[in-house]
Amino acid sequence: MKITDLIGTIPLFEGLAERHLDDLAMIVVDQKFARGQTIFSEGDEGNGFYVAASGRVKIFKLSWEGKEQILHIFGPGEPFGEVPVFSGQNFPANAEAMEESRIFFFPRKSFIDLVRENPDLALNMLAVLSMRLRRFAALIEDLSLKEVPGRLAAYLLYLSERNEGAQRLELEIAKGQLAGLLGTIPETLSRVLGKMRDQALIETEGRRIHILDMQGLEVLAETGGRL
Amino acid sequence: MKITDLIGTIPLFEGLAERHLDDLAMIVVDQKFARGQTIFSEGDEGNGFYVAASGRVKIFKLSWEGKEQILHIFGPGEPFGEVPVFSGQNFPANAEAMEESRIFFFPRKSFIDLVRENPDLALNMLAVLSMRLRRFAALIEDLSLKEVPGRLAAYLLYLSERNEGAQRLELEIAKGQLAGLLGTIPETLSRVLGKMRDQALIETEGRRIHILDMQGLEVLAETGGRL
DNA sequence: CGTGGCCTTGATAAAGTTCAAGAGCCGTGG
DNA sequence: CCACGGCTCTTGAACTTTATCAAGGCCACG
Repeated sequence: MKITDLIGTIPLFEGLAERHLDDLAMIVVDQKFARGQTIFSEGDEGNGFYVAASGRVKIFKLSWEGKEQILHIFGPGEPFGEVPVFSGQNFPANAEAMEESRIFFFPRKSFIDLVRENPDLALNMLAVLSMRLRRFAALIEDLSLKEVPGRLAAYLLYLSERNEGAQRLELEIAKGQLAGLLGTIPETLSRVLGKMRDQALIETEGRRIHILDMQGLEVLAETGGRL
Repeated sequence: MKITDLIGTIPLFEGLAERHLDDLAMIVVDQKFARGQTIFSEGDEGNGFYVAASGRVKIFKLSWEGKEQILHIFGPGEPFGEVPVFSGQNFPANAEAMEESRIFFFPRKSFIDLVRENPDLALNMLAVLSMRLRRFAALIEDLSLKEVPGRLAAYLLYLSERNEGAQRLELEIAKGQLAGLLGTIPETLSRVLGKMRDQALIETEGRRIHILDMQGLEVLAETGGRL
C-alpha cells in the first residue's frame, strides 16, 4: 500500500484534498519501533508529532520511584505527541511502543503551514484535542473522586461498550499495564478483581473477563464504589 | 470601554484583523454572574464557549457524595468551555462564578465560521487547548503519582514562580477551594500545612504563606513527598 | 453579641501501598 | 521432551496515607 493511501485513511486527515495528502506524504517520516522502545521522553524537544500506523503506543508519566501512570494507549490511525507542536515547549510525557509498531512522524513546521492553509485540518485537530481533554477530565475525575473498584468498573463498562455491549471481554493489555492505566498497582488490581469475583459481578480466566452483573458494575462506577 | 476593544485584549484573539474583531463583537453575548452562580453544568449542551472578562470562574467535577475536584480556575482573558464547540457533545464539567464576574459568550456556529476563515485564530485555539492538555497531564501526574504534601509543595512553588520567585505568598483562593484543587479535603490540607510548618518549610498566617525553605519544597514536589 | 462561614484538631476507620513469598505460564535450549 | 529462567500474576501481613466523623476556635458581619 502506498503511503499516500495510508495517510488518507487517518481520521485526522479526513476530508483533505488530494494535493494536501500529497503534501503530507512529502513531509512524513516512516519509522519502525520495537516492543518496549522509547519513541520520545518527557522533556524532549517536540519538533513534530506522530501517528500510529500499526501496533500500539502508550503515553505515560513516571514517578520518582518508577511507578507509571498511563495517560493514553493509542492504536492505528491515532495521532499523538501534538501538544508541543502548538504550545511550543517540550513533550509533557513519555511514549513507548507496546509492540512492534510502525509510526509516521510529521515535522512541526511543514505541518503548521498545512494547518494554516487548511481550515478542515485545523478543525479536525481541534476536535482531536478536545476529545483528549474530555478523556483527561474523566481520568482526573476517576483518580480524584472514585476508588479503585469504581475505576475498574468504569473501565470494564467502557470495554463492553466498545464491543457492542458484549459481556465476554478480553483485556487487550496486561493486568500490570491496566493497573497503570487505572492509577494503581498490580497487587491492588488483583485484589479488587478478586472482590468483584466474590460478589459475583464478574468471572475471570486469565485475560478473559465475563461480566455477570452489568447493573452492579454500573452502580459501582457511578458511586465511585465501595465493595 | 467598548466591547470591541475589550475583545481585542483577549490573548486568544491576538493578531486578528480589525474586521474579524468586529465580527466577534457582533456575535458576542455579554453576561454577568453573581458569586456562586452556575454558568453551565456537566452534561449541558454546549453551543458556544466563554471568555472571562472580569472576575473568576472555577471548572470542576462533582462526585456522587458531593466532593469537588477543581480542574481549572480561570481569570480575565481566559477562555473556557471550548471542548463541546469542537468535539460536539456536552460539557464535560461544571462552571461556576467564584465572584461577581462578567463573561463573554460566543455562539458556536459563528465562531466556527470565523475559525475556518482565520488560520491564526485556529492556531491560537490549538495553542490554548494544548496548554490545557499539558496542565491536565500535570494534574493527573500529581493525583496519581504524588501524595498530598508533594502536590501542595508543587502548588506553592508554582505560586512563587508566578510572582517572580517571591517567598511571601498570598493564596488567592480559600483553603477549602485549594483542597479541591489538590484533590483532597480541607482537613487533610490543614494537617499537611501544619506538618510543613513543624518542619520549618513554611510559615503561615491566614492566607499568607511565607516560604522558608524553597529547596526543601522542591525536593518534596519532585519526590512526591513524604513529610 | 450572636450567627454562620471557614478553618483547625483529635480520634477512628478505611483504602491503598509495600514487602515478601510463591504459583502459573511460556519459550528456550539442552 | 523436559527442565530452567524469566515473566506476570496472586496472596498475605504490616504499615502508611488519607478520609470520615465530631467538636471547637476564630472572625466578620449583621
